[in-house]
Amino acid sequence: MTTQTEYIVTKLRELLMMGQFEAGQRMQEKNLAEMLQTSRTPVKLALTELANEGLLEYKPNKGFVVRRFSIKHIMVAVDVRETLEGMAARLAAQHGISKEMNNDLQSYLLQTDGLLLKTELDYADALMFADINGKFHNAIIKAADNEVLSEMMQKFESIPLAAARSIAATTKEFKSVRAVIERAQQDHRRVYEAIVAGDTTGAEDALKQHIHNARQNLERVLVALQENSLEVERYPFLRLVKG
Amino acid sequence: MTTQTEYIVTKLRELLMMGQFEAGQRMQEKNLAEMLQTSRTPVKLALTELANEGLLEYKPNKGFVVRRFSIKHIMVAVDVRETLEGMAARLAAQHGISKEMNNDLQSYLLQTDGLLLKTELDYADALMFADINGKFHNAIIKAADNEVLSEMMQKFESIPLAAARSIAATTKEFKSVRAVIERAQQDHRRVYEAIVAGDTTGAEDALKQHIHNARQNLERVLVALQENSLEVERYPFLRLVKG
DNA sequence: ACATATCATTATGCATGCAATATTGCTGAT
DNA sequence: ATCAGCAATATTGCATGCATAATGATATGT
Repeated sequence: MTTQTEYIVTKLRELLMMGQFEAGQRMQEKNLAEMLQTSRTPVKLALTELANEGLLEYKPNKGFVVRRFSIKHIMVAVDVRETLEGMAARLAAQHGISKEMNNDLQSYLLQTDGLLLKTELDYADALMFADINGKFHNAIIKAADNEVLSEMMQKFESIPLAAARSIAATTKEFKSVRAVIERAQQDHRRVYEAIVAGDTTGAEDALKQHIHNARQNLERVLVALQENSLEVERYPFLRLVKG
Repeated sequence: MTTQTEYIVTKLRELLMMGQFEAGQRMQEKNLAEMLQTSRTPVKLALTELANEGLLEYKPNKGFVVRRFSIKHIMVAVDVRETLEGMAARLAAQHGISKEMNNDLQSYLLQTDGLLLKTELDYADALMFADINGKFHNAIIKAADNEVLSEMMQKFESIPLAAARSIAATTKEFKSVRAVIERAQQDHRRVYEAIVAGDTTGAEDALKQHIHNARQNLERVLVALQENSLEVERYPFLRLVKG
């Protein structure tokens, strides 16, 4: 039996990421308590946690509101991620990786190869790749074996589209799904080889380049979204504001 | 009038950083409530915040305990800081800095010059330099103009000795205070000049080198502390564990 | 002496009520 | 009509009480 507070944090985080609440909307304790069939106490504790994670903003005596994310904020988040993951790749190449980690990374490469064997790639394939991509990146963070770095990477989980898995998910917006995945796979292979070769600079550069590529795709998608030339409904969690 | 919860967060953070609580010690709501002349409700909210900041650990139905920091944890934190501040310097050089920022940075350089004019440098001077050093680093973070980067830098404020100001404060352990400060001042000047010159790579490298130097001093201090050949009382906030 | 089981004590999780602050709606004056 | 001021309402901040889970002490059996 888990505590109510824990459950509420998880539930509200999910709802927030799904875009069930408008940007700037007030998160009132009483309303949420009724909605979740509980009292204000655990709700307030949960909101405190979510505010610390960066999903909500808090002002004393005024309460919590849903945080707004600008496109600029998302893009600079990816810039930071590029730097941190570059460092992770460098550390992984420096320390070397375990046998299990090696197997995992190879498995992700093979899974993507498998995906690319299909003659036509659809929506589901793009999402599948997004998942593999996320796992690949997480593995490298883990291989870096730096606790502070790992904790910092958590931050991206609460910024829409900033995490590896999320960015890759935008692949589905492109006609050229295959081209995007093939490019990413090339990048991954280069990163992997540099790491096993112990080539610290090569690993860092390759991973940075990979994220840089993903960043360009992401920027195209975000600009298109802002101009409403894409179906915003697919990104309900994007509580965007101008700037 | 500020809320009690805010006050308690601030107060407990201060006490924790000062080492008033042992590593691993339980932070019991009732005790703290009595100590702070309040009730358990705001105490629990405050503890939740501090746990999210990383100063405490929390387990459901068991409560909060003071987090232990290993020397390794501190050192890898500085590694991450080197990477992030290197990025900040690069961005600052890329964007260019405002007139006010330029004045501030020059002022910090001049203040350090002033310090070095003294024939003999003492304890207070080392602390003074630590303060200037902290301001210099903060200014560069600000100049980088990346909101996510700024938020991440906050993390180091809750890791003992990981922040710029804290590391510099260990300068006081050395007979050669002057040598350490002179070296740092050289580094700062190099960073400053690269930034105003718009030399992105130069700024990044110079700042990374600067933090790398500070890291070496820090490691010497930490090892000496662990071997008890230094007065641990000077670093009461160091709730260290082996590893 | 040691391990285990049982029970008493203590701590945390949560609901609720009241006080303080903020928000909303209303009234009236310009 | 607009705005200021004020009253009514709603919301947050906090204290307290009770339920439940964890801790610690005692007793019992091997």
